Formats: sequence, structure tokens, C-alpha cells
Amino acid sequence: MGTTTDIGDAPTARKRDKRRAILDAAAPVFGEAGYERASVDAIAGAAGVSKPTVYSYFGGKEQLFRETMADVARQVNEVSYRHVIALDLHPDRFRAGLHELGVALTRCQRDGCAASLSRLVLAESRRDPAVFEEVRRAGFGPIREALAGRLARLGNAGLLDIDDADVAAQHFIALTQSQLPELTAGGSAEADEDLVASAVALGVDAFLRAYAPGR
Amino acid sequence: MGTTTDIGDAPTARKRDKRRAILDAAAPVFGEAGYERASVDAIAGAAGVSKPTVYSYFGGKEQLFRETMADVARQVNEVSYRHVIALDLHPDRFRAGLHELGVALTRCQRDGCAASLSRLVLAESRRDPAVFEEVRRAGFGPIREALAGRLARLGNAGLLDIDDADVAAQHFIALTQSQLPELTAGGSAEADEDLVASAVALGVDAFLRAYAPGR
Amino acid sequence: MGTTTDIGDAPTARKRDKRRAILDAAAPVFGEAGYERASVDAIAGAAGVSKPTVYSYFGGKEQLFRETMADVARQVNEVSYRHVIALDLHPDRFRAGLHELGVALTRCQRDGCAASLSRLVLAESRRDPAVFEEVRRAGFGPIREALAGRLARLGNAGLLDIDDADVAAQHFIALTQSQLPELTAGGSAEADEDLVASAVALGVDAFLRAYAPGR
Amino acid sequence: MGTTTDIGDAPTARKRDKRRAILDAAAPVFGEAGYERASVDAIAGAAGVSKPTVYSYFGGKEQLFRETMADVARQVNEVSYRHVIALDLHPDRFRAGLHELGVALTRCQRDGCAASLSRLVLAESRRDPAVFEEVRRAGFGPIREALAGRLARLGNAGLLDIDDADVAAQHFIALTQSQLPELTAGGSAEADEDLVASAVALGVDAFLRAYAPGR
DNA sequence: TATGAATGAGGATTCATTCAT
DNA sequence: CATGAATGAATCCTCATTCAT
Repeated sequence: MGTTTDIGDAPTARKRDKRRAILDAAAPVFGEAGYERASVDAIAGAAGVSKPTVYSYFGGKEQLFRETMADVARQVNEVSYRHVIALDLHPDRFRAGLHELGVALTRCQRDGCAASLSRLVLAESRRDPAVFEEVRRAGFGPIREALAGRLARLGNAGLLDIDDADVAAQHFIALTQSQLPELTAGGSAEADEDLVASAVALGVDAFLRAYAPGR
Repeated sequence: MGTTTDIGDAPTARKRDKRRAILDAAAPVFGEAGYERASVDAIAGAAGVSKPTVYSYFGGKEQLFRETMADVARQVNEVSYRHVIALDLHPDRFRAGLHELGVALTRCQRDGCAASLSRLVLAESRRDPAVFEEVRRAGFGPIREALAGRLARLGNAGLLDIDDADVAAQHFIALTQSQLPELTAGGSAEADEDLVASAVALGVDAFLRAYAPGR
Repeated sequence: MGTTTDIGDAPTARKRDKRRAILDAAAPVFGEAGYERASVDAIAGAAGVSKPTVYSYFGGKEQLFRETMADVARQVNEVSYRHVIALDLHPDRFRAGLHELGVALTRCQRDGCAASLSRLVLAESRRDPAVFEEVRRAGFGPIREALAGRLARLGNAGLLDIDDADVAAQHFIALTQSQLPELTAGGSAEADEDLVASAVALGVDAFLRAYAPGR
Repeated sequence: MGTTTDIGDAPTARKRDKRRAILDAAAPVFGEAGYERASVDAIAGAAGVSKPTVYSYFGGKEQLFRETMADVARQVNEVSYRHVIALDLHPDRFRAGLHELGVALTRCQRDGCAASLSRLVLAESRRDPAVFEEVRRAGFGPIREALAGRLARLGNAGLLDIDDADVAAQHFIALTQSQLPELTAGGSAEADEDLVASAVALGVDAFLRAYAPGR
């Protein structure tokens, strides 16, 4: 019985696997080389499939790029989202929670393919505005939305002085990640963990001074 | 005599002119197309010179790109720098001054080739870290330095509560420009002037809440 | 009983249906795109079958092409043949009959996939001479044979002065269709019906002058 | 002195030489393989230049094809034209002259790249009607025009009974070349010289019967 | 038998770069 | 010195053809 099910699902499963393999291979290749320098050959090779397979799955380099970016954005979103909703709202711990959240989000932005994401999207957004929109939908948008929600709840609890939660979320992210490009030399170098942490701490402090003035 | 002088200086002047022409032509081409898609042919054509001339002046596409970016950065720096040092330190007017400065700097980032600068630099920084460094030296660095100086003076005057002026400058820029990518869809669209202004205003307000807590 | 027969014949009938479907789908695709540009994918899709099915029925693109051409030739032959044998041999009407025949044959050559036939066959005849032979056997040959027969009968009746009926048939076709490529711009445009008719009329007139000199 | 002139003209001469070399190389390659199967690589190789050179001279495969066809048409035209205007108009010799002309024109059509010309043009005329037009302008058109002129002069001399000289020219060509495809198996085989000659003779005879009825 | 999936091969095109003039 | 001309290399993409199901 189980066998039957397996056999029945096999084609779909395989297709999904190959799709995943290609996306997983494409992300680092695009990340290292950028859109133009990345060759479909290299991606196909890294995925262990042939070039035409890539084309049959994604239609072309452009679409492959878009879907890869959206996929990475979803992955980053996934992790970041969990960090955001895990923000501790307890009056005694939310300050520490915001520090932790800042560090966590920054680490998400810095690690792996996520680091390349914003760089790539920004780089290609003029040639293909759709990619920007898609990534915002799949990644940045939901994160900011969730973060705005948490901050609003802190506002409702009287712990923060929030006027526009969206703006507050944007400012939180801006303050905590403002030094990231500098520290990683634009993504070309690994950032020292401690430097990142202290930069984030300074950002959170500023955020708290701006948005929890009474305390 | 004048003639002699002219003849004597002519080569150098011409050289400088051609160099300028090439840089001025390269900036928009790189800006529109990105590093890879920009062709040396197009740049040479736009500059009114031949391709080998470009090579004799700059050695290659890579170096031309670096120097073009540094040049644009210097130009942006020039304008931004003037805005920064024009910041009114008067106790009654520095808040309005910071608003104006935020708008001015944001407009500098948004207009012309400057808009493409950070995008291009970020895009190519991994493949060629030197470009990031060079642009920081020619553009971002001096600006932040100058801004830090002005903020420090406001701190010394007791108008702001500055601990680390460098950090404060970074935060000021981060807060005022945080919504810029969003508003311009990553550089692919023109931003509405009013939306930019209000976003900047919100950023400056937050900055002031964070750095002028007593007031 | 009928059921049994149906079941018994079903595979063969289906086979024949699919074969027909493929041939009918291949003709316009080859006709529009030419041999090289026509993709087996497109043909299979148009026929509603899968690519391997095409291969199992025809062995390969080359053979499919040959059989398609022969098939179209047979169809054109079918219609043209009827026109030829319908040629009125009556002494008072054979002249009008030849005019009608000329128009009918020309229309056959001009309409539908037949228009592409000679173009395609000529185009590929060097690479694959077999196709030329096959089409001649299936189409042009029989037509000319039948036409020669009718003209010979007109000769025997003393209405035409025929020496070699094959040559006369060839000349009849050449004269009536000589302007066809010109009028259709090589097959790329629709020919005006009236222009075709008058061109055919001139050809038939010349033919009659050449082969019915006494009258 | 002569040297100076040579040097002065050198660039143009070289350019013209290379252009010629490419056209001369392209004609047989296109002729053997057809448009699609002919690779720019092969043409460049045969011409002794590199692929980009071909592109810089002709812009692309399509344009190269058009210009090659037009060039071949011009060459064929050149030779054919000489035969046409050499047609002897003398009352006692024009019949023999027409026979000779028929043989000469047919030989022109059959030999070398000319044989491929009509095949190629016809094959690609649907995809690119411009090529048909261009070749007509460069080749077929002038020939028919010239032939029509000669025939008209024979008509004025009372030697032929010409109503529409254009039509007569078309009929002359049609009658003399009607058996050519058959004899060369669509261009895939060499035609026997004697067979061609006798086929042409029959065509000219028919033409004379149709257009010189009184004699 | 009929098919979805996969591939190896090949072609057009573009570009950064270097000589000969 | 500045240029027109030429090239080698590399990229995207497509297609005929074949397995495993």
C-alpha cells in the first residue's frame, strides 16, 4: 500500500527534487558570480543535471534567477520570521529580546546565500523590477509585517511609544543593520561576530531611546 | 608666447579632457546597464573616442569601472559635503537643519548617477572588493566623517547626547534613508518627492528622539 | 459480432488514425517553417501525440518528412488527376477545357499545403534526393502521365498537333504556371485570383498556338 | 607614386577583398547546406576569417544570406545578360540564335552556385520575403527585361508575333527550362548535357510555333 | 504501446582585448 | 598617440533523439 503510494507520487517527488536541486545549486552560483557572470552551465553542473533540464524546469535564465531569489528570500524569511515571533514581550525581558532579535536578524542577513540576496536583488532590480517585487513579497515584506506586529503589541502594552508600527519596524531594521555593509566590506568579507554584535547593540540602544523614551 | 604655452599644455589638457569625457560617458552607461552588460564599445562611443583610447587611458574595463565609481563618489561627496558642513548648529535651528540635511542627502542619493552608485558598488563588491574600498574612501567615508564632526559639535554644545559621533552619523543616515530602496523599488522607479520627504522626516524625528532625549 | 470486429480492428484503426493525425499535423508545420525549423515537438503537439510516438511511427524526422511530402503529393495528385481526366475532348470545347484545366491545376498548386510542397521538395532535394523521387512518383509523375494521355487523345483526334505527348504535357504545365512564383512572391503572399487567371489564360493561348497551329 | 595610391586605397581595398572573400565562401556553403544547416562558422572558416569578422561585415546570418543571394544573382545576371543581348536578330539566324540562347541560359541556371540560387531563394522566400524581392531585382528581373526587349525587337522586325513582350519572355524561359528540375532531380544530380540540349530545343521549337506562327 | 523526462551536441551572437596603420 | 580591424573565448538557448515507466 505504502509502496503504491510511493510509486504514484514518484514522478512528482522526483520533479520536486530536481527543482530543489537546481534552486539550491543556483543560489550560491548566482551569489558568487552575480546574474550576468553566472552561467547556466555552471548551475546545471552544480545541480547535477544537464542544461536543457534547467531550461525545461525554469524556462530561461531570467526566470531561474527570479525564482531562485524568491526561494532564498522565503528561506531567509522562514528563519527570520521565527525569530521575530519569538520576541519576548515580557516587560522585564523585551529589551534583551530586542537585542537578541537584532543579532539574530543580522546574522540571518549575513550568513550564507542570504547575504547575497539583497546585493543581487538590488543589482538587478533596475533591469528587472519584477525580481524586486517578488522578493519583497516573499521575504522582506512578511518580515517587516511581523516585526511591526510585535512592536505594536509592545506599544499596546505601554512598553514602547509606537506611532506607526511599520515605520518603527523599518527603523529597527535600519538601525540594527546599518553597519553591516561596512563591516562585511559590501559582502566581500566575513564580519567579525563581536563587531557585529556590538554594532547591533548600539542600534538597538538607539532604537529604544527613540521608541521607549519614558524608560 | 601664449601660443607656446597652449601648445605645451595642449597634450595634457587634451588628455585630461578625454579622460573626463570617458569618465562622464562611462558613468551613465555603467549606471543603466550594470558592470557586465555595459560594453566598452558603448562607453567609447558615448565619449566620442575609440575603444583602444579607452584602453590606453584606463588599462581595462575593470579599472575603468573602479575609477568611474570613485569619480561619481567624489562628485556625490562634493555636493553632500557642502550640505553637511552647511548644517546650522544654532540651538533654535539645528532640528530644522537636520531635517533639511536629511532631505538634501537623500536627494543626492536618489538623483542622477549617484542613485546607481551604491547599487553598482554593492553589486560588484564581492567580485572586486577594491571598488568598495575606493568608493568608501572617495565618497561615503568623508561624508560620514564630516557628519560625525557636525554632530559632535552639536553634542559639545549640549544640543545632542552623543556618545560615539561615528555611530550617530551612521544612525542618522540609516534612519533618513531606510525607506529609499522601498520607495524607488530598488532604484527602478522614480520616488515621489513628498513620500521621500515624509519618510526622511520620520527618520529625523526618530534620530532626535534617540539622540536628543532630554528635549 | 460487430463488437468483435471492432475490437479486432481497433488497434489497426487507431494506428491508422494516429498515423493520419501525424501526417496531417506535419504537413502545415513543415509547410510554414521548412524542414529544419520545423520541430518534431511542434508536430507531435499539433497531432495531439507525444514525441516518442512520432518516432515509433516514422522512425525519425527525415522519414517523417519524406512520407509527409509524399502524402501531400498524393492528395494534390488526387485532385489534380480528377481535373485532368475531366478534360473535355469535344472539338468545340477542348480549348475552353484547357483553359479551365490550367486554372484548376494552378489553383491546386497555389492552395493549402500544396503550395509549400514544391518549395519544400526543391529545398531539401539536394540533401535528400530520395524525397524528390518519392514525390515525383506520388504526385507530379502521375499527373503528367495523365495529362500526356489526354493531350495524346486530342492529338489523335486531330485537334492538336502532338509529337511527343510527354513534352507537350510538360510545356502545358510550364506555360500555365510560369508566372506563379512571381505572382505569389515565391509563396510568401497570396496571389490575386484574377491575375492568376489571366496569366493562365496567356499560357494556354501560347500552348494552343504552339500545339494547334492549324486552327 | 603608385605606391602612395596603393597605400591610400589599401584599407578600402582590403575591406572590399574580405567582403568578397566572405561572399564567395558563403555562396557554396549556403548552396550545399541550405540556409538553416549552413553555419556561420563554416562560412567564416571557408573565407579564412573569424566569425566576428563576418558579423561585423554583414550584421548577421540573415543579412549575409540576403546579400549572398543577391550577389550570386548579380553574377548569374551578368553572364546571362551578355547572352541575351548577344541574341542575333538577323532574319536568317534568329531561330538558331534563340536555340543557342536557350541552351546558354539553361546552362547558366544549371552550373555552379546559380543552380542553388533559385532553390535557396524559393526555400527561404516565405520566411524572408525580402530575399525574393532582392534577388528578383538583382537577377531575374533585369534578365527578363532584357530578353523582353530583344523579343520585342524581333517582333518589330516582323519576325515574331509578340503581343506582350514580358509575357513572351516569361514563356521563353518557362519553355526552355521546364525540364531542368526533372533532369537534375531537383538539383541533386548533374544533368546530361545532351538531354538538356534536346529539352531546350523542344522548348524553343514550341516557343517559335507559338510566337512565329506565320513561318 | 505511449509517454514524461532527460540529454549531448551544436549554433548564433556578443565582447573584451590586441595589432598594424 | 589614436584608430579601424580582427579575433578567441564564452554564453544562452534549441532540438533531435533516447530511456524508464
